[in-house]
Amino acid sequence: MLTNRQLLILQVTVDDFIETAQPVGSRQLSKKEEVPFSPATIRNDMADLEEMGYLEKTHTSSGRVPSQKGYRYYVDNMLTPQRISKSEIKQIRSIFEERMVETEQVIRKSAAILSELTNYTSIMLGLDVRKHRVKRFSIVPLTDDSAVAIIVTDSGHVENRVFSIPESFTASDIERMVNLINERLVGVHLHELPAKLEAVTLAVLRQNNGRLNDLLGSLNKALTIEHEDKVYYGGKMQLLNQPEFNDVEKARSIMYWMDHVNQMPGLFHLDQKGIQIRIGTENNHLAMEDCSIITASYDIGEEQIGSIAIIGPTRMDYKRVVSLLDVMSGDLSRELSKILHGPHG
Amino acid sequence: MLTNRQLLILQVTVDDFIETAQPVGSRQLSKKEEVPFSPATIRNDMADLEEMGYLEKTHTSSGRVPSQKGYRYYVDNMLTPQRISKSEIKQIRSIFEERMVETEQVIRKSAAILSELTNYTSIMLGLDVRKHRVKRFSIVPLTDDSAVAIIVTDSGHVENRVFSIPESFTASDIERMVNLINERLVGVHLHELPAKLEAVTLAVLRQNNGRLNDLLGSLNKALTIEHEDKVYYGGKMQLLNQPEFNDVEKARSIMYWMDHVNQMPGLFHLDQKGIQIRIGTENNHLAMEDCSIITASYDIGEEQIGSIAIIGPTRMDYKRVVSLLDVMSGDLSRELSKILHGPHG
DNA sequence: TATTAGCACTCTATATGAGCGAGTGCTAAC
DNA sequence: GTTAGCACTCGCTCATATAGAGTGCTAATA
Repeated sequence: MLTNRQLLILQVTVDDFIETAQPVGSRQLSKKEEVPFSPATIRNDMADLEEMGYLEKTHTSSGRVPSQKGYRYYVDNMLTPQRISKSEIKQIRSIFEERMVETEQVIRKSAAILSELTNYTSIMLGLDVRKHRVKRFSIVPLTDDSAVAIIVTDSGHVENRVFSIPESFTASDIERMVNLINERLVGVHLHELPAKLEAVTLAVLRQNNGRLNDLLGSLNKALTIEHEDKVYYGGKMQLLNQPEFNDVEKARSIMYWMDHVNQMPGLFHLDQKGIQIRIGTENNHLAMEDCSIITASYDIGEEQIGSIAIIGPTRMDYKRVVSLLDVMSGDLSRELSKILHGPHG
Repeated sequence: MLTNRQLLILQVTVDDFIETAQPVGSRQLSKKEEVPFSPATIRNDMADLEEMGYLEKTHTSSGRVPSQKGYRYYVDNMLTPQRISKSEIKQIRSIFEERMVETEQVIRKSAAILSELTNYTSIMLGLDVRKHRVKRFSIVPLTDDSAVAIIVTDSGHVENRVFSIPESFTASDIERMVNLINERLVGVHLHELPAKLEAVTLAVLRQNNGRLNDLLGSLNKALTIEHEDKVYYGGKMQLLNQPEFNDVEKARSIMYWMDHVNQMPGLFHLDQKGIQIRIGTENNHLAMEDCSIITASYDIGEEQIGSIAIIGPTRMDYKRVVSLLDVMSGDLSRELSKILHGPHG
């Protein structure tokens, strides 16, 4: 559909705008050596590109700016991966040099470095807690009628909840229950725990029947772990450095968005592998309509999938970010697997 | 030093500016019925007040604005407590109606309501974890050479850290150690734990001597709990609604401050009781020079002190905020004590 | 003597218009 | 098919004019 020259002009226009944040005009383009055409020729092609929806004008006599469709086309067809310099790769690898034992630590540091290398805001989604498996369960009584339930998962993560205990239960009842769980429910996914808990305990603790339901109810309620992803940011304020957000209204709505993403359902599609790019309104959120989010998934072992993302203006440096995320997600998969499955596994 | 009329004018000026955010002029003031003087008279007094440093002009022919010294005087001498309406008190009490068992929950909800009632940003400092006491200690092995240490405190809080175990230690070594701690170190403050740990275990686990130091070292490092206060916000973005922050630079530095307060040492003086007001530069931080922070302490039992605070523009409604914080801190002291010491204690 | 009216002055905010520059679209020439 | 040329449009900047709010000072007033 597009002529070669139009392709060239679209690409150079997007590249230039990404770099300068200024609408790009025909004269300016014709000065570049990659574009050996006169301004008039360029104008004609730009007019065509505008008609087809790839470019836009901010006002009648301004230069052109890529439209969302333009970015989409650029991203889908013109993304030549950029080489990441050795020093940058070294910087990424440095995350894993000091032996760290906690995934959270690794994730935090990754977020920081990613943001430093891109000058955009980075987001790391913590692993979905519900996919972890029970390794050890225990209950510690607090007062006469309340206790805290503690679950250690295979990944070393610890979840804890306070719940209330009906009066008729004694310490030894509780102990029996804990033993039961440790015998039978190790290896169960956290999100399955409440259901299984009921099945297992009902069969055995029958004698306390009347009150058992109360206990189970209260415990299940406490143990029901919402799908509340933990979100780590790196360079949260970086976005505000971009000229497109020099406006308090926009700044606020973005900040607000960031503080509340984890409460918004389905903003990240964790189930998709590889690198995804969502541009402007593709993010399905008003606050994000001037932003693009590039997400890369990494996996740990076989099933657990985590995500890292960079959020920047639609005018972000896609080439570079995609390449960086690629390196980073590979390294993360490798290193987190090591941590979780031990140096020998 | 100040004549009665000057006092009146200062007060009315501050009140008016708090309300309107506009510099207040003499003519405007003379229209109010509390001020039965002509503009000329008011001008004279205002000029005096300016000379003494209580008022400022934004430019030569503008109205006056309270200076930091002016606010300070106002706050120290003119703060008549405001009556809190019954419906508002009811709203505050609603926090404690549904029986909540976790202090964190209570604190979160308090933050939200406080911000809603004031239209400013609220900050709740979580209790200083280091002052909690050990209730139960346990260690769960993760891999061959790492394990997670879990401490439940008397308040129901759970701390956990991953640490590494030298190879020569067996499961039963670890078990002995855990038992030892649960026998001897229950009731110890969290911040004293590392020191005491060493004293207790050295005496008993002597046989494993060479490696014990490694284990203790790694465990102590993990258990050393920094003074890192947990900070909960309510209405984090409220501040950006204030006209004085309609500027991305300021907005950013405030957001940044909020995200990093807990890493800045000594910004809250937890040891002081009662209500404190810090105005502008009294906060000792550039980002806060247009803000005031009003802090109220509450206590739980006898020694633990927590803080709630409201952060708003220096032009904030001191009367109202002070009164609200007063009610809130009282209620919090009462209710949190109940939770922590149980319904019968 | 303390207060007030009056007046000249200052500064901001807002609107208006001119001039410049960058850019466009169209047409005619190459 | 490409380019040169030209008229036109729009935004930006700068200067100027004007209105309005407020001040400081002086002289009149109670």
